[in-house]
Amino acid sequence: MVLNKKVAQIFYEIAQLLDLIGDNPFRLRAYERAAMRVESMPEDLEEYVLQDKLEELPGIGKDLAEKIKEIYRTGTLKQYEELKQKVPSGLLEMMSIPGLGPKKIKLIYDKLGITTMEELEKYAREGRLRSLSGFGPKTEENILKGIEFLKRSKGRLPLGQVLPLAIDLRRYIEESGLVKRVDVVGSIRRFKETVHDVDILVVTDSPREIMDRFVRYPEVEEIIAQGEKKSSIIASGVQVDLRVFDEECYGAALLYFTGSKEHNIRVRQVCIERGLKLNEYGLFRGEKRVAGASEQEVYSYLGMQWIPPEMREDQGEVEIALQGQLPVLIDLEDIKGDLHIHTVYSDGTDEIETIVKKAISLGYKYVAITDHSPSLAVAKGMTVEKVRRQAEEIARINRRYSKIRVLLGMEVDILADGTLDCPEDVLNCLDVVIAAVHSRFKMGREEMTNRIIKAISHPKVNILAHPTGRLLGERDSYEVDIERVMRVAKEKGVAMELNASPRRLDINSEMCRMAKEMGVMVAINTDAHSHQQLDYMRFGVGTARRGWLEKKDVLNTLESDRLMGFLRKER
DNA sequence: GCCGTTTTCGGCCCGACTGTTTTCAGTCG
Repeated sequence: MVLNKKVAQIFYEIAQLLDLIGDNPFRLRAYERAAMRVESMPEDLEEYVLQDKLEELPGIGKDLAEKIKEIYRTGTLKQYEELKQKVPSGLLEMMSIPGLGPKKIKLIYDKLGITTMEELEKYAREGRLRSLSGFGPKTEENILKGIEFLKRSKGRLPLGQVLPLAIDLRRYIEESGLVKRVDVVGSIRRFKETVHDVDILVVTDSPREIMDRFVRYPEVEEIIAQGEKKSSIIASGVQVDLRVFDEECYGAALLYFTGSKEHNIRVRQVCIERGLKLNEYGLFRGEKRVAGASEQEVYSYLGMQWIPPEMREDQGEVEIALQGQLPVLIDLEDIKGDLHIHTVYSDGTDEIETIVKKAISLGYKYVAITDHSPSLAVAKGMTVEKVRRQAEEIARINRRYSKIRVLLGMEVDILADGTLDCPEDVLNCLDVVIAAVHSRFKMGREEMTNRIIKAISHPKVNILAHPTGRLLGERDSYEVDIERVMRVAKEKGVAMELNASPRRLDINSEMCRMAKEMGVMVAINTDAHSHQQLDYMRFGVGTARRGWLEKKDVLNTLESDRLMGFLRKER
């Protein structure tokens, strides 16, 4: 997996370097696409090198395959090193300043010899950039603002952090009473795990008034642009774009601004094959608009099924929609319970009964209480005595509440040697056993894979929790061969968790697809530490939908008795 | 640099906004 990251990083950088020296833009797109491909695939690129099948990957041809092999052999790429010699590294940094692109950066470098951010900032502040053609006082101001924004912003943010802002903005716009429709689109609608801006579309008869209201949103920090059709602000450190459209083209606009860019390009290719043109104002044959009021209308005119936003990543969904073979994705309503929840018995904040009441309100048929095993002292792990008390309390609750079945479980630590941090006799009285790595993250790939495989091979283990251990934007996954782990999981009747906490989303959507293809069950669990966090389920379901999962692929869509069968490993 | 039911060359998505310019280039999504 190290190779995937390395190749992606080098290819992304090459794309930027080529951009800076004004190379063929399509060549640079090819590098970007290849980088995106290897970055998002769950399989190890090394396998593709060893089996000499790199060219099977879409977007990777003869040349790029050779370059990947060179990176595999030597750890770097001659062409890349040479490019870096030619272009000062400070120019690459400048590429991330919003509003500043390759052409202007090249000019700044060629004419003024500026090579670092600091120099650039100094020149802009002193008004010394305006001597360049195409530069004026406003450009200098925007460069300064851009640098300022860069210093403040943290790049892509977890969806869970941005979604509340998006929801509040939608409410704020709706409350104006001026809009007929309002939708949050972009990567948020696609439920991408991290987002870097918020895109909102509206239908309105009073565009000027709605834009005025928009830029006066209480959290606004800066107004970047304000027009009748489009305005942009920075709010809570995030860029928010608002666009106004007419009703007759609203579907085309939704499609266009939901993206992804790659999906749009693919759909446009289909249009071209049919002699049609698609933009945000509709689907056109010549001058005539033939569709556009709804997404449904556009897709169906092209002979395709409507594609759920979460699938729109150009990962084969367009071809399948053309054949009418799209999977029926799992819905939040399909979820019948939550199998990973903490209470006051370890590091949770709520009593079991509070959790159970919340679960009932969500319409769940079952819920598993899974506090930490003893070795996780920081999380006040369970002792044998505490398990006994918990079992008694759960029995009492089960007698009191007939609508729901409360299961006794435990999140058992996988120790460094792959053994479970729980005595056998305790394991034997649990309904659900979740195994998880919480220590020694820096272990080598081979050792970590063996450690996890040993743990899930224990006959009592039902679910592998947060299988890669990543924390979005905080901590990388540990090194593990997830494909090998899944093969064993399949064989042993163990489910892979899709941890729905927005900090984790682990396994990710690509791994969900891998699990589905391998026939491994996925359990979507919230890992809630309070009753409110049971609502994290929607992040998990969104990620599962991005991984093309259907109801049948997800453990906690099963009815109670069939779930118990799985947990007892009845075949 | 990739790719092929307009195949081995010649395409590769397309429009809005800004700031500069005096008709458009650069940047963005």
